[in-house]
Amino acid sequence: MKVRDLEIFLAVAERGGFTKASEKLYLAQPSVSRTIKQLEDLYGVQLFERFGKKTLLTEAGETFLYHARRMIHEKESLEEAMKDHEKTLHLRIGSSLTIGTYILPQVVRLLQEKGSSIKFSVQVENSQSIIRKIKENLLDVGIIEIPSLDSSIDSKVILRDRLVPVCSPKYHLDPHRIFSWQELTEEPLLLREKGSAGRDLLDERFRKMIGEPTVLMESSTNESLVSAARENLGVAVLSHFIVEPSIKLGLLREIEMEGEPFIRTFHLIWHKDKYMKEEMKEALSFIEEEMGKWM
Amino acid sequence: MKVRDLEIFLAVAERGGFTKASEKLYLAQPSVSRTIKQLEDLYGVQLFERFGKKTLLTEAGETFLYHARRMIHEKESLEEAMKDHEKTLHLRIGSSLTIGTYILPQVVRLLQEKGSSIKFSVQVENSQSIIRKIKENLLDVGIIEIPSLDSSIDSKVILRDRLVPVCSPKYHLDPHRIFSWQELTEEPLLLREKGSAGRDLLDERFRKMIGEPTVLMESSTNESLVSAARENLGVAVLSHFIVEPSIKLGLLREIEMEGEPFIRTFHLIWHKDKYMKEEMKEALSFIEEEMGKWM
DNA sequence: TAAAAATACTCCATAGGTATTTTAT
DNA sequence: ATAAAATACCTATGGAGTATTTTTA
Repeated sequence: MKVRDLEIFLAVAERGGFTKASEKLYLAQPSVSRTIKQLEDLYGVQLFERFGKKTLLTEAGETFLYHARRMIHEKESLEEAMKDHEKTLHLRIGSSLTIGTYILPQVVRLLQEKGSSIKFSVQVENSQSIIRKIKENLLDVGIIEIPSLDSSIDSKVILRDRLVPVCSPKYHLDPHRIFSWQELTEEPLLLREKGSAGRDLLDERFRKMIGEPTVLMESSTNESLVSAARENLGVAVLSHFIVEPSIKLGLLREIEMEGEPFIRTFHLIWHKDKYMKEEMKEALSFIEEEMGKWM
Repeated sequence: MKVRDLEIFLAVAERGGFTKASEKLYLAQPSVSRTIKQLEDLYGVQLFERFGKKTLLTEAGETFLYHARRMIHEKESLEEAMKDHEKTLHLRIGSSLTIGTYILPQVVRLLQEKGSSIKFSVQVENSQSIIRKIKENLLDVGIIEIPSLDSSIDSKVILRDRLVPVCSPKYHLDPHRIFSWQELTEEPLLLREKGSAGRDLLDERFRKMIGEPTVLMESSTNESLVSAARENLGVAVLSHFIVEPSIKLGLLREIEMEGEPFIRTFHLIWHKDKYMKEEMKEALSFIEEEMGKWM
């Protein structure tokens, strides 16, 4: 059964005649007759009944009409959706919460302002999900904290992020001293939940210390940790992208640490066999370039 | 675009490969390749992307899949519905409230008990609607109180109904006397609403009388009038089909009237050009016969 | 008599096949 | 080397056309 048949059927039902339908469709009348006959034979039912000059639907025809309308409608929305894909490029990015919340929206905005017509969809998920979806081609690219070990995934460092301990300006620690990570374990800590990329990195660093760190609060959102630190509840360790605005406003202050800065790298990842259209490559270069400015 | 194309597309998407799809569909692999290529050309999008040995959907492919599934589902329910029409005969009857409520259900039950597999749909509507729907082939037959004047409608008397005045056994009127319709206008009457077939007939009879009849209660349902009469509120004039059970139980009594019995005839009507299948004719004969027993 | 649908036929586009080549693991 | 998809080519079904007949208001 072709959708074309349904359209012919629909025309006959709506115009109330084979000839009228053929005129509407710019088709020969016998072609209409034959199509309807075929449908009737195919399903073993009569669809139309002729009352003198009027051609009316049978009961079976009425139910056929109902389904035919639905199918045609579905076909039309399919074509609508395909047109969208035909003319505008879609870029599906998977990213971590921090990137997706604090970095990507601004980069996307810059790209739109440049007049790009690319449609973005940003999906915030954990690294495992992002890698899986890239492998299943449900995402075009991803931005994750840890470099993927998977051999079918290519990656490139796109952004360096510094994790910094912050506290309220009123917090008891001496703002002029430089602290060690060991000392920090004594303070009430405000951290992301276990399993999140930032937390895992932090735990790794604390593992070298003596004694357990004092975790006052765990949260799955960065915002609640910022709020808690502002309220002087303790020390939060967060991306400097997140805390910078608060520091500038004097609502938080950074605690200076000794030794290497606590850097984590963000990686742009994609399936190594992924075919990228030229516009897609351009968009990705732009994103890379813009993110470079944040470093 | 053929539904067949969608089925092929679906098989490729679900099996994850052209060859696997061809095996599932018992089709040659090149046929699958070509069908997908045609779909891609038709809509100007790429639907699949090959990652080494794996064939995965593109984003456009994902949305195509969504719509394809819906269309195929719709096609299947269409075919299901057509099968139903193919194997079982449907008879769409339009009738008045009285017939539809008190007579047809029992006749239909008798027919089912005889082992008939006909499916009935009974639509209770007023005569005008029934005639219109028969002319539009939205009903196969109708049973109405008044003979249709329309030249495209054939009819046949199928049942005679007697309208009888009834009251509670406690009602003040002498049960041994015979009354005139003129006398009845003095009693509190319980009648169907104006415009209903039974009421119009009654009004016509009362029009010959002197003075207005005393209408205590008007209702669009017969049951409420029966209840009201049982509660000794007044005199209801109803089809003897409706009141007979109550009379037998001693909850109502019939008021005997002088002159001609108040008969109304029910007519089986159909479009004069209506093609009736043999089984349909048989079912109608059966209905006619059974109704004859009620007269 | 005129208008609508059915019938008879012709033509060609295309869905399906087989055989083979190309591509990627 | 192997498995999958693409390409090339052939065949036959059937979709669309024109010409004509049948039906019914």
